[in-house]
Amino acid sequence: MSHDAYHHGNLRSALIEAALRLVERGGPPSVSLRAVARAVGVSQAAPYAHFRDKRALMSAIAALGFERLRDRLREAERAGCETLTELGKAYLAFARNNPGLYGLMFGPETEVDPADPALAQAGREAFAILARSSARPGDEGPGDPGPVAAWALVHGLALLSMSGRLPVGAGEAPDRVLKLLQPGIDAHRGEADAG
Amino acid sequence: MSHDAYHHGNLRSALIEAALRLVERGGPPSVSLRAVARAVGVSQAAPYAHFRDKRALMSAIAALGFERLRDRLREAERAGCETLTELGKAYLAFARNNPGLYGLMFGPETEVDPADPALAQAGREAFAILARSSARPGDEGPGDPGPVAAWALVHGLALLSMSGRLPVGAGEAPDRVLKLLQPGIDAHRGEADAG
DNA sequence: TGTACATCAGTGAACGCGCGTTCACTGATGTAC
DNA sequence: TGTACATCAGTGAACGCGCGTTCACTGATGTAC
Repeated sequence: MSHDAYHHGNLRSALIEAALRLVERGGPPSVSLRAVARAVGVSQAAPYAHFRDKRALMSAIAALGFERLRDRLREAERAGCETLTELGKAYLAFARNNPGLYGLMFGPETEVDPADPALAQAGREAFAILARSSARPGDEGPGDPGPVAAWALVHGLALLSMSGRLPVGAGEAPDRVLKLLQPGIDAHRGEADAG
Repeated sequence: MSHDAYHHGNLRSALIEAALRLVERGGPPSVSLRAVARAVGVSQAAPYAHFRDKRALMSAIAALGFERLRDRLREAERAGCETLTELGKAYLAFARNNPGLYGLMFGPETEVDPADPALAQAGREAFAILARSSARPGDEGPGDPGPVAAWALVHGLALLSMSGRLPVGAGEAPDRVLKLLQPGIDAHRGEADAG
């Protein structure tokens, strides 16, 4: 501690870290400004010096979540992953490792401000990487169903496997599902090459 | 009204209907026992004559949701739908028409009691119909990735399209995605026929 | 080097709120005689 | 047909809770002179 107890010095990031910890065990409902302040050991009014209101804090940690997801996908790419099956594994791993945060990232808009610039941008970047794995070379516009299929599939898998509702010996199921659908995606990409 | 105001006569179903209405506009967070009682015009303690606690009410309406979903899928089947693409459309229509309820049905277990028998059974029945459209004839055990893929895909599509996060001229996108992946499912089923 | 002062990040008490749940109660109903 | 009584579905007041947010404040810091 280079500072006295009174002036924290880095309260903003301390609050974000505490919020991340809270959202991870207990999901979005267990994050309250008061609980976050308590976790940092600061008065309940202190967060208002750094965040306009609760949604601003929530948006900040959701944005951080998208940045982390994007980074994981980039790392996977750099490690040679190209297909949806391969990138999807990295995506699913992120969701499995951060279920609470993932729930916030895709939760209802009452919890998070979709207009938050950092949040919007990080989300777009993460999507773009996944999209590349399934877009047709010729038609990469936003109307291409390939990328949407990729995200939807992997998103649904993530949520179902996390919620424990998959009626399966759950561990490997998502990976097998990804492999199963890869041919459909490939055929889709092939159309452009052929046409 | 065949009864006096004091004895409601059918309070249980009235509460369920009110809860359904509340969950539909506003999602699970906007359902509170007090709000439900208020909507029915009854005292805040009245629901406890019919439901052990809040989760019991929530479980009841979630179960009702799964029964409705199951019925829609059955109707689709009766109307000749067989493929995942076709059944998936009915599934997506249900999710789109009942976003709040759908959110509760697949929400965290803090809101709903997964041990509730009606809830568990209705859920299983709905899944079974969808599963049929993608299971391999030879391997219909719970480990078959086909049915899981079907549910996950359609579930992810439903949530993404509902949350408005699909970066698409959203309307037809989900249907196109379904069509796109059909070949993968078909190939999967074919394996058993061939082997 | 020492002092006055502006700045800013915190405090802690208080506001009003809606919630789930419990409790002693009461009004209406149906049944036994 | 009339009356006593058990039953049961409701009432309404109260409990304790945690929440988001505001407010006047205060302690520490850094800068100007």
